[in-house]
Amino acid sequence: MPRTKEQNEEIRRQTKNTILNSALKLFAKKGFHGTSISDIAKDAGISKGLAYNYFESKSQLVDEIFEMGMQELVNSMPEEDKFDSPYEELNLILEQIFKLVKANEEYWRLYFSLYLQPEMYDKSHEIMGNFYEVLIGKIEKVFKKLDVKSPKNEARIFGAMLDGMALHYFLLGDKYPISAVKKEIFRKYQSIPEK
Amino acid sequence: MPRTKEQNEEIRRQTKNTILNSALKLFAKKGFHGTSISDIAKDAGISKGLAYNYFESKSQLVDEIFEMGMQELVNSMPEEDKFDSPYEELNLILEQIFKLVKANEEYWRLYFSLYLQPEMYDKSHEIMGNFYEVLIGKIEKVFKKLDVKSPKNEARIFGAMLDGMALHYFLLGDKYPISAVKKEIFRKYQSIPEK
Amino acid sequence: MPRTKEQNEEIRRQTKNTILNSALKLFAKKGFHGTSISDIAKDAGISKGLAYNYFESKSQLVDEIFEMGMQELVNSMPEEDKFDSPYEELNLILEQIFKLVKANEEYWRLYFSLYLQPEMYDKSHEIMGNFYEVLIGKIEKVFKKLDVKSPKNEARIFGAMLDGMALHYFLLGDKYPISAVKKEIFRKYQSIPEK
Amino acid sequence: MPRTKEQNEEIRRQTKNTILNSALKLFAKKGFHGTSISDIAKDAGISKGLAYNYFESKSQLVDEIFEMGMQELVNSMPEEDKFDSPYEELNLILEQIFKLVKANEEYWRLYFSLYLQPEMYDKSHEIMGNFYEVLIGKIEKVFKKLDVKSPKNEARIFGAMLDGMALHYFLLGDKYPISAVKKEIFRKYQSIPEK
DNA sequence: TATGAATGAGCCTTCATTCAT
DNA sequence: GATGAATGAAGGCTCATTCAT
Repeated sequence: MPRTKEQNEEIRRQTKNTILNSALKLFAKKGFHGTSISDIAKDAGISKGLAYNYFESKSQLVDEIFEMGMQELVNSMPEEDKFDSPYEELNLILEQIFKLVKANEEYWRLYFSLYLQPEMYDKSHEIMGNFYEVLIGKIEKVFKKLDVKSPKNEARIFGAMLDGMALHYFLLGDKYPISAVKKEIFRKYQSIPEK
Repeated sequence: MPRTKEQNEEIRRQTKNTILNSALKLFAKKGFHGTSISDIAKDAGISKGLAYNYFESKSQLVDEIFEMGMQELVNSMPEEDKFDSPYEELNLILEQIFKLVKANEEYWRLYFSLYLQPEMYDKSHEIMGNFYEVLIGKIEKVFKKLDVKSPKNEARIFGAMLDGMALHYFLLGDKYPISAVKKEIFRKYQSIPEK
Repeated sequence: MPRTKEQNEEIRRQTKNTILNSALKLFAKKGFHGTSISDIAKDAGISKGLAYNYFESKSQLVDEIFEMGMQELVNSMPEEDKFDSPYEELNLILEQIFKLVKANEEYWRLYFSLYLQPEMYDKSHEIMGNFYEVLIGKIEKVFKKLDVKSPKNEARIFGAMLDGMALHYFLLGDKYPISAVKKEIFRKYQSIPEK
Repeated sequence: MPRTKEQNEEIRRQTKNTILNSALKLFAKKGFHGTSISDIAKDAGISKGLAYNYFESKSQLVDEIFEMGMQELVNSMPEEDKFDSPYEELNLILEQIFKLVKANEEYWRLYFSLYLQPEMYDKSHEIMGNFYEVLIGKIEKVFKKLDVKSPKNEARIFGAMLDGMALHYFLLGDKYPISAVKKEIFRKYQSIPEK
């Protein structure tokens, strides 16, 4: 008797996940071009051929890894409308992002690096475009509550500041005084940036 | 009649430069891994073998490209002590950076992307470390003149904001409203950020 | 209630046929090496595994396809001894062959191509050997009735001419003026070629 | 000092020829799909990579092999206008073709087989198209001298007969009585086929 | 100094075939 | 009888690097 559809789906779900995780880990550690499908298969404990049963190509693999990461980031964003004040909300967003980046340093580094590669040009514009708007939208809402003059642009600047910090952190490693900068930002946004 | 020592050195200097420029151009357009030594040699109008006479390896080539780029950036920074007011100086720094990035978009994208790749990890920390300190130092001086409370951290934040914007611009392409954001920043830093 | 032996056999017969037809269709369209077992299974609406329940290997599959095709050709030959004149019979054979090839162009192309591949060398000699003799025998009989001098050789030449035309048609496609050539042959064999 | 242009060209010419010959030999013996670039390189005594310095792809290799073969065939055709009679010329053409095919049996088998494969469809139509016209043209001229009624079509039939014989010979191997058939044809075309 | 033929390791990908269910 | 997940060998191709000239 063949396996039931459900059994197969479960198997596929699990195997796919194993592959995805191995790929993410290795890409992050050795870079996209530094990681071969062979490496991934070995790490995932499967045969090279099987990887292609789950992903059409190495490039599609990386695409799915991206979607996964983006999704995770969106999911980790704090729910709105359950804060005492917009300040608190802004602080939480900040805190959240810092935590997320700290916890998955290599992955963020990977994400940044991958989407800056010329061969990804078009794809990155498309994927990041949507994603960026969602995140900026969230921050914009907070600034609106704070009655800031140009909330959207203010949100963009805020976002740039955060990503810039992450970037510097990646580029400088432990030399970067991330805690000090973080504290400074908290202080800076304690009072409304501009009325 | 053999060439004089000086002639030989001049030839070497020129050839090396030709190679560096071809490499930079191609890396920027097709990515580091998307560009072969063959491509570079062809573009530079020399033989593959000769390239190895000037650079030990592809990886050393990329290193030298970096130094070149960083140097250029430092050189383009405005001279201090010739401004009427610190505001003006800050504006000029801003303007300068925007201009630089706009003019060499692909190269910056390349620089960012390369230094985020894991294989560059150690090297990037080292090179970027020095460079970062120089730039932040410049900005810090301005903030000091403005009598800002924590000028170094403020400078770090300012720098993060700029690089964050560049990053977003690279990731989003023309979807990113860079002019609007720029204007907002100018306005924001027209008055002292914090006393 | 389990199936009866007869039902099972009927199912097997049908499934096998489905597979054979899918294989034939795909081989003809994409070539033997261009068609995977996966392709065939998908087209036949069965699983890859099941195909191996019916055919030991891809190569055995192709063997059976051949036998099928050869059989079909033999079956389509006109019955002897019901013609008014040998001329009429020869014409009918000609007509029959032209029709057959035209109607199954891709298959003939496949047959020719497959049996010319070195890996088929021995097998093709064996299978085609018998088949050739049957066909030539038929034609020979007609030539005998026509009282031709060397009827067997004449039949061989006649057969070569037909297959040569088919070959040229396959190699040249619509550039080949098949109708004109056909007409010429009809005319040529209207009178006894040689007495 | 680098090699002179002439030296390089000579090297390339020789190496290319070595590869071409190894490829032809192996393709003929084991088929196109049965022969790997590795096989060819090993046989030619070079590295796998070098083969790609000379041929863009396996498929381009086979193309060049074809052109080579076709050229050879055309070159081997007897010069016109130096025969006492058209009969003699026709005989020589016949003789020539028989000799050529006999001498390079495997190659002709390869040629036929390759150009019947669906993946070659378009290319074969194009290449064979020109080639066919040249050959048929030659034969047509002879038939014209013989004052045959429809010389072009008669030439097509003659050509079909020849290729059909070759085909049968390939399909049947030594079972095919090629000498007998040949003799018959000679006899058949001793007198003008049709006035 | 300069050339480009040559190497060889390694990569992505395909696919016939097996086997647990 | 039937399924499709899994295997593993093999193949086409690329490219940094070397070296004879």
